[in-house]
Amino acid sequence: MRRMTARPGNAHQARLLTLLRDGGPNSRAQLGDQVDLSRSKLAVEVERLLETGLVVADGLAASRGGRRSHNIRLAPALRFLGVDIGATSIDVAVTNAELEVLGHINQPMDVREGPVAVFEQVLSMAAKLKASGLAEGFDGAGIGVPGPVRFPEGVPVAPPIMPGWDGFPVREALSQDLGCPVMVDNDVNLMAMGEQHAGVARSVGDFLCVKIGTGIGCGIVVGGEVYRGTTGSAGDIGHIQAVPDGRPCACGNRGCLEAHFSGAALARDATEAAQQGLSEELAARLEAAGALSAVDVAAAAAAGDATALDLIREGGNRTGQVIAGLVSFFNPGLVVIGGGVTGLGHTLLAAIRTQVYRQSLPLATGNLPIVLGELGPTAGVIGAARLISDHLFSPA
Amino acid sequence: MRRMTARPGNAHQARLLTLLRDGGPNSRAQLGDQVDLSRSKLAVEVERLLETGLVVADGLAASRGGRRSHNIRLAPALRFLGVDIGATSIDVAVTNAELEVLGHINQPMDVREGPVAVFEQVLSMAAKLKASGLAEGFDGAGIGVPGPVRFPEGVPVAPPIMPGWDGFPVREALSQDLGCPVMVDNDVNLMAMGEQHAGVARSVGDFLCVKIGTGIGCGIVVGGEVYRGTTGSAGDIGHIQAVPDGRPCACGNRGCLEAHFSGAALARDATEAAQQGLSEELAARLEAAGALSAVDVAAAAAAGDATALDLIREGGNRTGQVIAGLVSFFNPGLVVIGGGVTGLGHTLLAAIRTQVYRQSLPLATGNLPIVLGELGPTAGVIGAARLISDHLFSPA
DNA sequence: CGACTTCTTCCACTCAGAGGACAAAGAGTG
DNA sequence: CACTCTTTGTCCTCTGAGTGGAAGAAGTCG
Repeated sequence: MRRMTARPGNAHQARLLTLLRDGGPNSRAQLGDQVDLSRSKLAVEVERLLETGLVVADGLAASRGGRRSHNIRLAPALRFLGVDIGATSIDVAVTNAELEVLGHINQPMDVREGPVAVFEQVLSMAAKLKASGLAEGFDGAGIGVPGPVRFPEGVPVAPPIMPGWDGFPVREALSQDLGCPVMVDNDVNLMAMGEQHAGVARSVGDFLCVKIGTGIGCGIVVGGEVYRGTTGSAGDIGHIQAVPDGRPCACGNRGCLEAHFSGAALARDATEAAQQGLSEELAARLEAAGALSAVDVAAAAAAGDATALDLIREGGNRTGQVIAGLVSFFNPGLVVIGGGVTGLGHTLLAAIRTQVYRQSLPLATGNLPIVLGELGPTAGVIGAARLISDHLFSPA
Repeated sequence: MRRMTARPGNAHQARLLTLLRDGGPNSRAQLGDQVDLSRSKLAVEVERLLETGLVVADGLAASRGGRRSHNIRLAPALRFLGVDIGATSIDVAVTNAELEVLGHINQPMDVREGPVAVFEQVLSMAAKLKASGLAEGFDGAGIGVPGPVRFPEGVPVAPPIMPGWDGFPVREALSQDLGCPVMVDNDVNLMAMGEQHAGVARSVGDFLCVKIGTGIGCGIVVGGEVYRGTTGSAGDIGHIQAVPDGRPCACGNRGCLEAHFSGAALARDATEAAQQGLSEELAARLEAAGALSAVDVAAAAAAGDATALDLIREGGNRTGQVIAGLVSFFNPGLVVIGGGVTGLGHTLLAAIRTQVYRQSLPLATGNLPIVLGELGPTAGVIGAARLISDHLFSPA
C-alpha cells in the first residue's frame, strides 16, 4: 500500500487527528462537542481528512436519542514504529495510529557497538515485525537513545555512555533506511511521553519521570510538553552529587548519584557483597550466572535477602535525596519512577518516598504522588510512537 | 485624568502593544516589519488602538529613504506601580508604559509586621510618588512578596517567613485600595522577569535567576515564561539539603542551603566570628553597630578581611553545589545571581562558578554564562511592572 | 527638476467560519 | 402504527477578517 503522505492542512485538522488518536473512533457529533467549531466547519474539515485518506468512515455510532451518527476513525492501516535503544537492549514495537502496541520485541544489545551495528539490528527487528504481518510499511518512526540529543536535527550530542554516536545523523540515516519520517529524542523523554499518553501521568501537566536503568535520567514535562533544555541535556540528573567526596564516577567527579545507585552500580555492589560473603543468596546467584545484574538483586530482595534489601534501600535513599531537591525546585504535580529497576518495586519506592516527604517542604509534597510507572518496557516505545505522531499530526 | 480602561481587543493589538512597550515609539512601517500583517490590516488595528487612547501619535519618524512615517507610542500618561516586598524592606516604583522607572523609593520594613501594616506602608509610599508629580494615578500594579503565591488568585500560601500572610487576599485588597488591576507573584519570579525585560537575560529563553537575600530562591523561566510549579512553590531552593546532617533549619530539617548561606546565616556567622575574635574588622563593625548584617560582611571583604572572604567563599561553594545540581537538571542557557548579597560580588560569583563548572557536565556548562544581575534593586519593581503590563496588554 | 523610494490610504476581492433552515434518521409514547 | 421530539447531517446565505493592488502623498538623490 501507499504509505501516509498527507499531513493535516491546518490546526483544526491537526486537532481532530489528535482527538481521534487519543479517543479512538468517534462520531462527528462527539468531535463537535470537543472542538468548538460550527457543525458546517467541522463537516468541511472532516471531509478533507477523509479525502486525504488519513481518516476513514467506520460504521454507525449508537444513537444518543436521535438520528445515529456515522463514526470516523484514523486509517486502520497506519503504522508507527517505536524504537527504544537502551544501554544494553533494544525495544522495537509497531503501533496503529491510536498508538496501541500491536507487536513488541526486545533484544539485548550493547549501544557501545556503535550506531551502524545497532541500526542494523533495529532494521532487522523492524523487518521481523513487518514479516509477521503486523505492518506493510511504516508511516513514521520515533527513536529513543540513551543520551542527550540535539532535538531539531535528531542528532546525539556528547553522549557519555555511547561512544561513537556523537554527531551521528540518526534521524537522517534512519529516515533513509525506513523510508518514512523519523524523530529522535532522549529515551527518558520518551518514557515520560509514554506515561503521559497511556500511563500514570495522563491529565498531569507538570511532572517528572525518573528512569533508573543502567544510568539515571529524568524526563521533565512542563505544561504537557517535554522540556529539553538549552542544549538537550535537561534531566541529566545522574551526575548530580549525591555523596560529598563519594565514589569516583566515570564523568571524572566524585559522588555522582549514578556512581552510587543505578543498574550498573547496583550490580557492582551486589557482586562485591557476594564475594565478601555477606549474602548467601547473592553468592549463589553469582556462582550460577557468573555475573550479577540488577535483576538478581531484585530477585534476592524478593526472596527476603537482607543484603539485597539494604542495597536497594540505600540506593533509594540517595535517589530520594536528589529527587527531594528536584521536587523543591520544580514543584511537580507527580513523580513517576521507572526504568529497568522497577523490579525493585516497592522497597525502592518506599525509600524514595520517605526521603522526599521528609526533605521537601509540605507545600511541594502536600499533594504529590510518587508512583511507579505503569507501562514498564512499553513506555519508551509508546512514547516514541507518540513523538512521531505528534510530529505528523501537526500542520506541515 | 481617566485611567486606562481599555484592553486590546484581539491578539494583534496585544502584540502591537508589547512591541511598543519593548521597543519604544515606532512607526507603522517598522511595526509592519515585525508583525507579519498586511499594511491595510495593520492600519486598521493601529487606528483602533488610537481610538481607545492606549496609543497616541508621536510626530514624524526619520525617513528611511522615502516618505517619512508617523510615529506612534504608548500613551505617555500611563503609569504602572511596581512593588517589591522583601523580608526586611519594601521597594516601590512608578514606571511609564514602556516600563522605564520614573521614581523609586525604598523603605526598611519587616514583613512579619503583617499584611495590614505592610500595605499601609506601601500605600503611603505610592502616595508619596504620586505627590511628587510622577503620576496622577495608576493603571495597574504588580506586587512581589517573599514567598509562594497561588498565582491565579494572587494569594500567598504557607509562606514560611511571612506569618500572618497565609491566605491574605493581597490581590483583591490592593486592587480595592489602589483602584486599579493588580497582579501578585513571588519576588524571585519578578526579579527574573525584570532581568529578562531590561537586564542580562534579554533574548534568553530558558534561564534561572537565583536570588540570595534574607532567604534563597530561584526564578525559573521556560520558553520566555515564568514557571511557577503546581502549587506555586517552584524555585524554592532554600531548603534543598546542601550539607548532610548540617545545621538545623527553621523548616525542621538539617543542612538546608538557607541555613548555611543566606543574608541571615551570613550575619549570624559573622557575628560569631567577631565574638570569637577571628576578625578584627568584623569585631570593630559589631562594636560600632551593635549587630552585623550581610552588608558588613561585604564591606569587610572589600577591605580584605580574610574571615569575611572565607565566609563568602564557603557560602558560594555551598550555593554553587546546589546550583550545579539545578544546572544538570534544567540545562539553562543562563544563570543570573542577584538579591541583597550581590554586594558580595565577584568573590561570591567566582566561588559559585567554580563549583558549577566543576560539578556539572560539559554539555550543560559548555556555553553557560553565570553572571550577576544587572538591575540590582530595580529588577524586582521592573519585573512587577512587567507582570501587570503583560496582563493588561493581553486580550480581555 | 525628474526619477526613484517609501509610506499611507482606499477599494475590490477572497475566504474562513458562523448560523439558520431543512431534510434524514432515530427514540419514545399513546 | 401514527405522532412528536431529538439528534445528526447537509445546504445555503451572510458576515467580517484579511489580502493585495492601485494610486496618491511625501520624501531622497543625482
